[in-house]
Amino acid sequence: MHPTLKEVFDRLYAAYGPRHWWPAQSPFEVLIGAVLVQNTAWQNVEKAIDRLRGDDLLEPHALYAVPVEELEELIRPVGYFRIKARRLRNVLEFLVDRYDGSLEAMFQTGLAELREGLLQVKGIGPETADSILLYAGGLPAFVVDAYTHRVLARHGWIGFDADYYQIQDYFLSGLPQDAALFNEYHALLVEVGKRHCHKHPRCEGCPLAEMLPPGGPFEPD
DNA sequence: CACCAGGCAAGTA
DNA sequence: TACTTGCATGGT
Repeated sequence: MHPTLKEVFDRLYAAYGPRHWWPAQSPFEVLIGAVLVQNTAWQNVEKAIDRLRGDDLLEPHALYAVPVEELEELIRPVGYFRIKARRLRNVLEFLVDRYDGSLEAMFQTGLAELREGLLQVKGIGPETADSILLYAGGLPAFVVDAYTHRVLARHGWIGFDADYYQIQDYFLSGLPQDAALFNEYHALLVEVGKRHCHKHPRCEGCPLAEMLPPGGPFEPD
């Protein structure tokens, strides 16, 4: 019998406590960090954001005024810097043209409608959109990432072949629609995934170890 | 040295 | 629709 999602949350929260995500100083930093961190270590993103901060570019109109070639060089440490510079400009265009650069105005749009708009921006997929909605906007969008997939599949709670929306629905149908809960839950899944899923293939010392199925963790294909 | 990290879009069949 | 490939730096 699977544990409930609340039982999993309580176990993780007891082990790790509040994670204080997202690591950023403003909603705008969350927005650009969400693009820069795609398939990239956060450590690299910090270098890029520090460089933008040094040039006072952590503001929508200022950053949108930077030519794409200059933006590429500023964000080079994140990797994929050419495509990500263009993705940043795409989302800045969306923000400036439709909301005059105001995140507050952007988040006046309801969750579902804003999510649809964000997904029209080239370079914003489901995870990036939900990260922006939840961690920049405080809206109840559950963020699914590689850690989420790995932790759930290893316990057999979902299949390894489950897609983004199957995993997201697993949470949305089993939890109250509470942004603070979604915020903490995702951050806790990242923490347990980082600490255990790679370093300890048999889940030694993991706070979720006793929630494993008989025979131990499932393995990918 | 190889391998991976808080994805996404474009190309192919 | 369902795979596959390109994108790229920095840490282990």
